Formats: sequence, C-alpha cells, structure tokens
Amino acid sequence: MLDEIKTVARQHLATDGANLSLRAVARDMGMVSSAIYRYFPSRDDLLTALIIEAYNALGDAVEAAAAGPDRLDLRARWHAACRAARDWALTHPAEYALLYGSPVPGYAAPDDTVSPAQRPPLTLVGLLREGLETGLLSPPPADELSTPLHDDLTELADVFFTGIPPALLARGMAGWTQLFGLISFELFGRLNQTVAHRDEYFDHQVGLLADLIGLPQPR
Amino acid sequence: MLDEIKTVARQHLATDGANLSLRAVARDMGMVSSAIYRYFPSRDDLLTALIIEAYNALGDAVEAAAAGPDRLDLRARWHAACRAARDWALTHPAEYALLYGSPVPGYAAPDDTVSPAQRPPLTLVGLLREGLETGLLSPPPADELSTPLHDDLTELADVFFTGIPPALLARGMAGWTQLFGLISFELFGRLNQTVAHRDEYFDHQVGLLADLIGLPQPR
DNA sequence: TGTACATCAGTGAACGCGCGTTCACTGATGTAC
DNA sequence: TGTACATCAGTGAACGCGCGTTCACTGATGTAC
Repeated sequence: MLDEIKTVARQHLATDGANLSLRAVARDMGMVSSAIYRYFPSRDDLLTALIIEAYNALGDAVEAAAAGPDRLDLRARWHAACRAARDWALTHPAEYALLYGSPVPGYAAPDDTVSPAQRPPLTLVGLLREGLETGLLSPPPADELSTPLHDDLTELADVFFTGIPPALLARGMAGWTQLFGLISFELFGRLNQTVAHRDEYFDHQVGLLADLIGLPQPR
Repeated sequence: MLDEIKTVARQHLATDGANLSLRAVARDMGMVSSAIYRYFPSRDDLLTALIIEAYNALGDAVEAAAAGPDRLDLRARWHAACRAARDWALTHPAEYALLYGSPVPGYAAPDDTVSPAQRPPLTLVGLLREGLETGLLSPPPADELSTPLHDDLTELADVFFTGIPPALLARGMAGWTQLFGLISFELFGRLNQTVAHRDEYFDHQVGLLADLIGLPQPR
C-alpha cells in the first residue's frame, strides 16, 4: 500500500511538479482522500518519503555506474557516474526537479534527507580519493586558495571527505556543481533550439571538468 | 499602477515562490481581486511581465559589470560579470528562482522572454569574442569536438555568437552553466553548513572556469 | 464447529480555506457644447 | 458658467473549482474461546 501510494504520487509529480496533491493521489487510487492518512500522517511526510527514495535511487545509480569500469580508469568512472546521474534525471525529471529545483514553498526538508542527499557528491569525491591513493591524480597546488577558503574546505574535508586536500576538494565541488548545472539546463529547457546532440554535448562538458580536476587521460 | 502591481507581486514571489496569487496581490494593494484584470488580462500575463523585467534587471547588472573594468582585462571583466549575476540573485532570490528554478507547472514562457533571457550568456560570450579580436585569448584546439557537436555549435555560433569557434563556445557555455550552478547551489541551500566564506568560494570557482576557458591571467 | 469480539482499512461528510475569472454595477473625473 | 454625457478605475457578488485535515462511522477479516 505504502508503495502503491508512492508510485502514484511519483506519477503526479510529473504533471503537477512539487505541488503534490493528496486528494489527486487518492483519486487516482480509487480511494477517498482521508484514506491516505492511514499511511502518511500528512502531505509533507509523503513528500519527504518521495524525496528520500529519489535521492537513494539517484545515489544507487551513480554508485553502481562509478563501480562499473576498470577501477583504475578514473576518467571512465567519472564519465560513467555523471552519465548515470543524467540518465536518471532524464528518466525521472519530476523527481530530479523535486530534489534539485527551486525549494518547495513552505516545505523544509527534515534531517533524514541529508545523508541520502550526500551520496552522489560523495561518490564523485570518492573517485578523487582513489586517484590520490593510487597516485594517478596529483592534487593542485595548495596555495591556490585564500586562507579563509582553505580553512573552510579543510574543515569540510575532515567531516565528509577525509584525506582530500582543500584545493582538490574545491575542484571536485566544481565538477559536482557543473554536473548539476548541465542536467538542470537540459531538463529545464535551456538547451532547446541550441544543441541537438545532447549526449555528445554532455560528455564533452563532463570531459572538460575532468580536465580541470586533473583526471588522467586514458592511456 | 502597473508598476505598483508588479512591485507587490515581486514581494509575493519571495514568500510563495512561483505560485503567485492574484488575489493575494490585490489584497496587499487594498483592492478587490477583479481590479487587477484592468491591468493584466490574466495571471500568466502578470507572471510573464515579471519574468521579462527580471531578465532585464539581471541583464543590465551583468552588462554594466562587464563594462566596468579595463577593457583589456578580460579576467577582471569575467569576474565582475559573474559577481554581478550572483549579487543580483542573492538580492532577488525569488526572481532568480522564477527565472532559473524548476519550470512553473502549467506555465509556458512566451517568446517575448527569449531575447531578454539571452542577455547574460551573450555578455559572457561577448568577452570571449573580444578576447579573440584583441588576440588575448587563443581558441582551444578545433579537433576536440566530435563532428555532430562541432556542427551543432557552429550553427549555434552562426545564429547567436558570430565568430566564436565551436570549441571555444563549448567552454563559454561551460562557464555559463557553472555560474548558474554555483548560484543555484548557494541560493537553494546546498552550501549550508559546508562553506562559510561564500564570496571567496564563488570567486575561486569562477576563477577555475576562467582558467578552463583560457582567459589570460592579469599581468 | 460455532459464536463473540477485536482489529483496522477504508468511507463520507464536513470544516475552513484558497484560487482565477466573469459580470453587471457604481461613482468620480473630465470633456463638450 | 452650467448642464449632459462619456470615460473608466475600481466594486462586490458569484461561479466552480481545488486543497489538507478531522472525525465518527461501516463492514469485512481474522482471532479466541
């Protein structure tokens, strides 16, 4: 039952965006709207459940993709992870918008969403860590950061990204930001009438960021 | 009157997001809701007017900033333009979300919004053009693009970005995408509890993209 | 094997609220003769 | 200078719709004796 509600709710996200209506979901299930309350205490709880599931689905896809290629081919793994994120977003546009679009007015994501939300960026930065450990990736010069930023990113690395030098972390975050920007632009229609070959465009842009990060070219 | 309605409507965007309510706007103006119809034929037309104004405000800010520094200091101009976009977004978060957040369900932006929307990216790519003309910027190797992408971007350049080689255009678009991603992440709360020194972080990330594009370091 | 009872998924009506849009109207202002 | 008329900004009631949430309830299922 819980699953059926969530499935129908997901379909509604696709048409109504984040303005998810409990009544519409109930209607589609052939139930009366109050029946939903047996399963979810409120509309926001249903939304939260959908968000957590979506983050995890995206996280699963990205993690699996990053584990696919040869472990030492960081660039292939980077591309695979990014493509997986994009593929998931293109097949689940409404859920992507729910996660990364404008915040839903009046809805504050509870703490349970934090850790699933970290999975994709953790995966990407994980590649950088492996690069350092295997010596395939050399960190950028340590002095390219201003002191306050150096301190911020050192602290951030200590908490979530152990062992990543701050200047490299900044580049990893640049990659994650770019990935998000590329997907959002494509999904929200900024590429319409501009670029026809979306796959090639995406791969190229992801490759540029891999260069910036310093991922080694395949031999 | 038109201006007053738009001003009040802008304030409402800030709290309700894109679910702009005509009735709420009228209420705040001490009018009856039907009175709005003397000025705007429908809610969507009001939304469109707000969108166009917002694009133009952002465009003004970005263009003015890019014209500020020494004409030949492309990097300073790039930074200034990006900072102007971010500043505008931070001071007008709701309008930024309206422009670049998830699409409003049921609303399709009419054609009048297209050309104001192009102003910021046109400004950024304009810097690249000036770099080419003055010889300060050398285009990336032409063969780094696959054929279909090369063709797409050549065509795009012919229409909107005359004289920009496709591989450079791709990098310019990377910069524009990154700018959008950086601002969105900051505005939508992804940097909360992560990076305290937002200005430095932004400048650093913008600088990294300037490197990628090949903007010359200041002497 | 048969009755009494508890569980619990789902019902249906209601509350109080919001919305966009239409439509006949009032009443002040300004113009024309 | 004074009256008649047109303009037009804003009114107020209504239509028909949607929403989240509460609450007393029905009625089928399963369990206990």
